[in-house]
Amino acid sequence: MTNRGWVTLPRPMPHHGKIPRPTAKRLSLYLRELESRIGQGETTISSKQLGQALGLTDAQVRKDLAFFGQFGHPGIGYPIGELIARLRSILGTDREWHAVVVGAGNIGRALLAYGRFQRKGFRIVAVFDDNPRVIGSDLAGHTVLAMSALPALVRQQDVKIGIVAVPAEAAQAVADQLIAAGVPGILNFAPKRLDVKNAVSVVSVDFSVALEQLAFQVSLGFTGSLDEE
Amino acid sequence: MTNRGWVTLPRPMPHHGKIPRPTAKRLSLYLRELESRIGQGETTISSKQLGQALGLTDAQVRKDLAFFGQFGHPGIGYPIGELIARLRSILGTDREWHAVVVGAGNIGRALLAYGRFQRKGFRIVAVFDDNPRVIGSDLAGHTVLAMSALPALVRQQDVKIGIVAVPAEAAQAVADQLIAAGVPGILNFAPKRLDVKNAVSVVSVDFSVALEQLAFQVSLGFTGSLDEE
DNA sequence: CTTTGTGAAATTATTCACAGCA
DNA sequence: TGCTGTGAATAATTTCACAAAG
Repeated sequence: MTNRGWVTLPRPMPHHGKIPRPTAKRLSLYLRELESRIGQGETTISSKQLGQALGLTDAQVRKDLAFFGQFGHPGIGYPIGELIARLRSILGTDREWHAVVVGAGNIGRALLAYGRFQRKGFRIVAVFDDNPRVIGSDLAGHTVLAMSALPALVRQQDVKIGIVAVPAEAAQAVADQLIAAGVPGILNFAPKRLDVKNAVSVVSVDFSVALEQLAFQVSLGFTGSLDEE
Repeated sequence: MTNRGWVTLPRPMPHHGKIPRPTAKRLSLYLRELESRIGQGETTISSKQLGQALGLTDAQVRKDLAFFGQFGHPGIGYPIGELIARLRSILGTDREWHAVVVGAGNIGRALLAYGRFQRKGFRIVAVFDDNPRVIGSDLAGHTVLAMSALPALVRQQDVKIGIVAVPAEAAQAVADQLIAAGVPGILNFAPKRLDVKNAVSVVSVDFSVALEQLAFQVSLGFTGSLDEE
């Protein structure tokens, strides 16, 4: 059974053992909004302001932030800079993560061109494919490598993230190879659930699912946003 | 306040007024698994099998499916074909949806090349951009149009989905133009919450958020999947 | 014996509401 | 006054567990 509901924080985090899953998902959203505001020169923010920007209640914001320390100031709000530093440290984006892309097709190509990865601390260090016609070709500055080169590269470059950008039929096999090579995190773009036997972390991004959710809402005439929860 | 928690089904759906939001999100996953199985020649499936494939309990699957009719057979399971037809009808993917892409950059390009959209019943009928240097150029068979042409095209082609594939700074303005043009659904790829004043439906896909979730889990040593709920 | 459909119970998440600080 | 932090209350969701059906 997949671990659900709670996420355990490592020891060095002061007296905050567990974070509910929905909270964990909102952390990125808080960070995004805070980064945008500090860029505008703002230095503090209240739970109400932050909630408003994200479509959440102020109480929700406070509860979420309370999970990892209390450094809001009554009557003032939260110091944006500190909050950003803390969120980055919790989310792990204060470190640099080496990633590999498997699959030199459309999605792989788009990911390599997508500058935002670098800015968030993720560095794509290699691209793999198992199609002999693609291996050796150049993709946005990377020579496409054969899958057989994966384990050595993962070891040498300390790769932590494997991005699965292959068709659904090949996705499970690729995931198995990534796991075998020792990659602890998988970002899955294939429209297929990956069975990772609880050995690694997986997050999936599926356009078709997103599109279906949207079609569903539109056909119901439902209005509002289904993305911030 | 954004509508949350319930989604109201239209009249012709027999005695099933409301579906909880988490259920609505799982519908796409059920459909995907069922389509894969019918392709293998299977004709029925039990809640236990379906749950196992998706990392859910059998009770959860049964509760979800019970929301839109009861056509499982005790001792047998659910007829896959019927279930697929019903899910497609509920999700709206038994119709064809016309979509436009706004933003002729990397993401826009990748979406046009991504064949899966067509297969799911979504047809991209036009691509827009506001950069004069891009307008008029060809993108995967589409001549990139100026934003000023949006309202007329939306009307003529009965466009139901607008795909926002522009940088965060431009996203809100693009959303406003789509809403003004009468597009009822927005798929947002910009890393920014869109304020749509409850006028339309929005679903967001954010790579950075996904990556941060993954980094978070990996740094916690959390294993398992955070995508099927 | 298997599997559905579903109330009832348990769990999880959100909102309320207010004491206390700036 | 404005705002945080947090128990208590409420609401939403999942799981249990079992009667009824194939």
